[in-house]
Amino acid sequence: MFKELDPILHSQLRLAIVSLLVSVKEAEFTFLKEKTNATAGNLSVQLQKLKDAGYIEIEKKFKDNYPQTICKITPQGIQAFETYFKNIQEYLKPKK
Amino acid sequence: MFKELDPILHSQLRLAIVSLLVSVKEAEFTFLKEKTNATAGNLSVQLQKLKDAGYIEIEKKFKDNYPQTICKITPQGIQAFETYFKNIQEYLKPKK
DNA sequence: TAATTTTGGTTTATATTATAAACTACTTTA
DNA sequence: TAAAGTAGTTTATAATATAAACCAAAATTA
Repeated sequence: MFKELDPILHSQLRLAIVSLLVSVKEAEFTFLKEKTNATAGNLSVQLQKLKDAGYIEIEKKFKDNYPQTICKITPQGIQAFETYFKNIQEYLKPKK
Repeated sequence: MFKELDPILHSQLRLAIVSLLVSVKEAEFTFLKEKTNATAGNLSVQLQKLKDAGYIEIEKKFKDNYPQTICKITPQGIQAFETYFKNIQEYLKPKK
C-alpha cells in the first residue's frame, strides 16, 4: 500500500533543490541558496549527497574571479523525482 | 516560496499513520502496524510523538484479555495534515 | 598598503530522528 | 508448567539534518 519514499528525496531541503533543478536544468549555488533559504553549510552538504546519489552533477568554475558552483539534474535525478512524486500521492490522498 | 514542512508529519511512518487516521477516524495499533509495515517498536514511538504533538489521541483498553491501543486523529491533526498537503504541493509541482 | 569586509563556499560538531533490538507483561496452547 | 504467541514499551545505536566554525581569495576602506 504505502511505497517506500526515497530517503534521499524525502528531506525538505533536498526535495526543494531537486524541485528547482527539474525545472531550470542548471542553477548556481547562490541561486539555490536564495530560493531555498538554506544556510550555505547545509546547502553544501545536501548538494554533495544528491551528487553522491547520482541525482545531480556539480561543476565548479570561476566567474568574475569568484568560485562558482553549477548544479544540474541528471536523468537519474529526474527519474527519482518522478517516482517520489508518484509514491507520495498514496500518503496524501484520503484512503477509502 | 517553499513553505516549511511540518517536521512531525514529514516522516514516512508518521505521515502514513496520519494518512490512515484521517480516513478511518479510529484504528487499532495492530491495524496500523499491518498497513504501514512498521515494526511495533517504531510504531509505538511514532504514535507517542503524534500524541505529544496533539495530532492524535490514544486510548488503551483491553479486548479479549489482550491490551488494545486505539488511535484517533484530532482536529489539530486534521488541520496539520491539510496544511502539510498544501505546502508540499509547492515542492512537487514544476516551477516556471 | 595594511586591515577589514565580502563572496562563495567546505568541514566539523552537535542535536535530532528513525529504527531495530531487547525487553515487559500477560495469555494461550501443548 | 513450559513454550510460544500477543501486544505492546523502552533503550541503544545508527543515520540525518543543521548550524557554527572555518577557509581562501577578492574587494573595499582607511
